[in-house]
Amino acid sequence: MPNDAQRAADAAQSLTQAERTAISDRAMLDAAIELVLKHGTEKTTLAMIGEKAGYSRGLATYRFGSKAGLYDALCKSIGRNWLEYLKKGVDDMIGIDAMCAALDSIYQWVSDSPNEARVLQILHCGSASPGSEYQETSIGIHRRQLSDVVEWVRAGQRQGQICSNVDADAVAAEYVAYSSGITFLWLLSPETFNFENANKAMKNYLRTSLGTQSQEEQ
Amino acid sequence: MPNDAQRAADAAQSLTQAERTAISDRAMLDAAIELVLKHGTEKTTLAMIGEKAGYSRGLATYRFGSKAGLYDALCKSIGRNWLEYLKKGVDDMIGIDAMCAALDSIYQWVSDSPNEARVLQILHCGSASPGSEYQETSIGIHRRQLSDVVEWVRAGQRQGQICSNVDADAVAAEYVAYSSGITFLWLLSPETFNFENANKAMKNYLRTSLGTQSQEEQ
DNA sequence: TACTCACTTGCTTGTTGACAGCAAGTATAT
DNA sequence: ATATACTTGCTGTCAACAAGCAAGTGAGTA
Repeated sequence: MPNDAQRAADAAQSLTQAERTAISDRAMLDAAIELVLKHGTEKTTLAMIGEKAGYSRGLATYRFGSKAGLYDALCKSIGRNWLEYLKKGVDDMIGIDAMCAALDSIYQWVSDSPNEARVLQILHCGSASPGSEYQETSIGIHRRQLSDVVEWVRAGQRQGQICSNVDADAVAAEYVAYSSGITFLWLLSPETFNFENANKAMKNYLRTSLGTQSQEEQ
Repeated sequence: MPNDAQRAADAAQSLTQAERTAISDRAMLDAAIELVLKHGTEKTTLAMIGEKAGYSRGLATYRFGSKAGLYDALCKSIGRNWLEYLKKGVDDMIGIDAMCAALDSIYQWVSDSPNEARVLQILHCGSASPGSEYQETSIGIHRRQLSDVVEWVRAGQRQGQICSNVDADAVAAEYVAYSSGITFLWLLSPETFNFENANKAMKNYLRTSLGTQSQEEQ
């Protein structure tokens, strides 16, 4: 019950309109995370979200317009957190170092914020369905990830760390596919898929196969 | 409108009960594929499926019990086709050859049967949501894929093609993650993610980094 | 073989409860 | 007083279920 904060603040009286919406917004997104984790996106209802957040059954619809609108907002919100987290982990690294650091960041994020990570993954999955109204949001996140990786590879090549024969676009696609895939599989069945171990294999690949000292490619 | 066959057969009179169910079953699964492709899993209704298949609005529920039951059946049906297709492509290969052949098979399947491939991917995505009633079906398919790959790697090691230092489980997880990921991303945005190119990078990796002639690992 | 009657199975139609989305209302801030 | 946050009443749609109809099946009788 995350209403405590809101109720306390209400009791302390007199919030600005902006504060009120910010608080109820946050409360509803938090409630949505918990509910989606527990029941999935389909069986979670807008009424449940509003009421769990400490408001009426109608507020979620009113605020986000529709169920898809709410999930879009949630996708953006968690997506922002994730990108920030990633940025901190990778910092100003480039090339193979950046790619390895990003893999570590994913694993850490998944360990640190399993709830957010799971829900983001669930939402990304949902966005794959035709007619999903937040598909563009999800594609945008992936597209950005892809272009980041392409840039890391190119920078690594300019610096001489990565072999110039390597096709940056292809390797970036491969890399993003791997990271999407391992996150998805971990979500689907954490017992079956060993995230950390797979990352080890991937990092090993990056270090042994992309470097300038290895034999020519393509 | 796939009812032609059924209607014709009806006119020709006198089908056994088993034939009738087989026909209506097939018709409904086919209808479901088309409808899921067009509207996604959520906006497709059981009534639409029954009617598109040439029957009443109630038949899909009656036959499959629930929406989840129908999607489970569909997942199993397409999953069987896919595994058969894969088996043909890989045949009795092992090691790196099997892994490369499987990547080609995925790409070919996705090109040959884009509808089935897309729908299977959509269903796998849906199964990631908590409380999904066909989650086990989806996990089973992935688990099987994983153990197949582990076996390919081990066989490759026994035969001396793959370096014995390689951690078969880790590489298999990495490989399955990649193939899940690239399929998912291709589904999400075929324009952004170049399936064939990424596969090229992956095959290059497998050949250059796993072999016995490359430097030691781990 | 030909007919019939009890029973099973495929399929349809009527209904219910739950939900998303909307519109009209109340309460709180400015 | 007026705009904005929020609630409540309502409607159409859908999944799920139950009751019924129709077509198939198989044993018993002649």
